Amino acid sequence: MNPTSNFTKVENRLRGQGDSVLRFQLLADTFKALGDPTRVQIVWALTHGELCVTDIANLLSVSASAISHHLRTLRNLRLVKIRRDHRTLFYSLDDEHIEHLLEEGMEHVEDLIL
Amino acid sequence: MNPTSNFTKVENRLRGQGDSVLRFQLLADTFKALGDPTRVQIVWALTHGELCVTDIANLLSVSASAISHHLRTLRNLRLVKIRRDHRTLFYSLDDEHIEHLLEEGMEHVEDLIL
DNA sequence: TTCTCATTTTAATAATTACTCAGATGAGAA
DNA sequence: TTCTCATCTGAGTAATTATTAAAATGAGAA
Repeated sequence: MNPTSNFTKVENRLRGQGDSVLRFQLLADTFKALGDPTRVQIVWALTHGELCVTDIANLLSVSASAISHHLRTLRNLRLVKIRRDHRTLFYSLDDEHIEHLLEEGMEHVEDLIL
Repeated sequence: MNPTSNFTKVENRLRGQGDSVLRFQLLADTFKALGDPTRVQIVWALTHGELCVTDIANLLSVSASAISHHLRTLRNLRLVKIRRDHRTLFYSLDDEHIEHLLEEGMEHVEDLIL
């Protein structure tokens, strides 16, 4: 092989990262969790405040079971967290990075549409 | 149904969006494109500058064919663009939002690991 | 022309995934 | 206790997807 100009630069930074494999895997998992129309709408809805499962289901016209499944994958990656109030569970975004991710992604999409 | 506090707030904003379905679909597609360990590493490598297919393949120890497939999905969503130089194609990030997405995502991952 | 190289394409297979349905929790009200 | 309500779980299926291998471009060198 005959590497082009940027090859060694990137190669060195790849070696520099210690447990980069784990980080890239988690990063991909995070993006994959947002890579579904229903889930990204769940997250978008939660940027306006906490919501319970049935409300999300009614908002998006999806069964509560499906929403529950999606919330589990979101929770596994700590994108959302839970607060319990009597019988109902209120879901909300886990940290501020999630909202920023949506905003940045939306800006890219707006560029796509124009 | 008996909606909880934030329900109507989100419901009204959902109606407000005109072609929100298309936007959410494109947003999910964008995240899904980044939701693969190989692809997210390709994008990460490209934050350091343009690279050709064989260099990316050698960097990530993945076949050139697989890299080509991944680059196609990234290109379909305009996450990367192409520059041709003689026989080789140089890929680079299409706009600045892509790099910001990676950075924001990485910050979330760092919080996960700690 | 022929040969080589970089990249793409197509087809096939294996793995993953979203959704639905039915049943199971689990907490509070009657 | 029984009943209802909110949510979760598990299995099953259909659809999507990542990867590989092999063949096909397509441009430049000999």
